[in-house]
Amino acid sequence: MATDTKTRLLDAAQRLVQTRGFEGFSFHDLSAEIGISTASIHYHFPTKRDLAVALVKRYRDFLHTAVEQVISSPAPLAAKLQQVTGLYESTYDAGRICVSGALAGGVESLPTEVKKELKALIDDCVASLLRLFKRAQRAGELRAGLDPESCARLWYCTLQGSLTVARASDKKIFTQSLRALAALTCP
Amino acid sequence: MATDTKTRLLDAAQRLVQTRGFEGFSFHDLSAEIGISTASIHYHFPTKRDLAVALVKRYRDFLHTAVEQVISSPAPLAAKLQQVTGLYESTYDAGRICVSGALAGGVESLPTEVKKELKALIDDCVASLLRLFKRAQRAGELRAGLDPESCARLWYCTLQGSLTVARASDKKIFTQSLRALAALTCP
DNA sequence: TGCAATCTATCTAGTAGTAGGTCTGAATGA
DNA sequence: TCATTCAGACCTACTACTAGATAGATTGCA
Repeated sequence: MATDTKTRLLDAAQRLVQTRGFEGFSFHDLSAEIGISTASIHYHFPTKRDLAVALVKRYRDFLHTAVEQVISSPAPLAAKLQQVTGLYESTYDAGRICVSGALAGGVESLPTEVKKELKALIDDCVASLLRLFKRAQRAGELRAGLDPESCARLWYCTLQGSLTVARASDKKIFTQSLRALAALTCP
Repeated sequence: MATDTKTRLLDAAQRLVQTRGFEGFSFHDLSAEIGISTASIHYHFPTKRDLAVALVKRYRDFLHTAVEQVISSPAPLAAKLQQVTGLYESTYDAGRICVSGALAGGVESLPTEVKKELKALIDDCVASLLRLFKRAQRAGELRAGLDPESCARLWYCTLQGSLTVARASDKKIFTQSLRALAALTCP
């Protein structure tokens, strides 16, 4: 077997969440995709909630690693912002939106544990961006008058929003928004 | 009867969409809230798709009117942007997110007609913002180097994104993001 | 080493409950 | 009188989830 079943389940579930949302996919969908019965899925993840929690945790690790790698490079701020944008653009090109955007769209119908993990995912990503902008400010790469905290939050929301909106409208809305924001962020 | 059943159904469905998403509510939920049987709902809206299409159309009218009213006033750009932001902030305070954000979170599981209406909603709102920024540019109220089109898209995505993210995290992420964007937009 | 015990990962077949939707007919009110 | 509005009973398909069993691999130990 190429990869273990648990991983393949998480991969498939993540793709489904990123295209249809939490309520938009069923164990039957997973069963059809992976090739094991719906009952067998419960062997690996007792409930759908457990599956979602594992999925968000894993996605948080993935995003954390990816963003940290970008911000730890010696590149100038503008280049780093373009790399982060590229991370989200590749999600668009894969026909998906960010896990946090997909789940936040119907936040009230999520199990409590999943909501908690979702908030942790958001806070973690914003924290990474905050470090990026703090360093940039010290290096004089941040436009005067901008504080790093607002900047981190603004960037996260815009990345999130433009990716989600673009999937429902067209890609131009993503690229144009992010290019404009980048121009406003750097002096 | 205070208002007719069709309107009450749309009101309830809209609230449910704005908190749980399209797949997150059922005819049973509506039945419980309105006080008529699920079968009777089908009298007013033959299918869930019809209900969703009507809901998005009505929301588009609502948003169009609200935004147009703001941008047609003689106030300076900064004040207008604050008013538009207030429109979204009141949605947050009602415990909801924007209909477009809620639907876009699971766009692949939407019926085709609903997807079409969703795109129309987005495009219409961006078009209104575009008129706002074009006028502002002519009046010299737009920061130099900013083009109205990018600006309209950026604002829509950020409003959308920060409202959705704030509902899953906390309100501060909304207020801070929008304040920062407003400061960057006006010279 | 041989063999029994146990574990892993899966199956078939089912549960109760809910989904959206249909049909028939009874009130209601202009 | 007659269209509007709704309810009751129903349907089929699907939901997450469970029970019980099985084939094969791994382990413990005499």
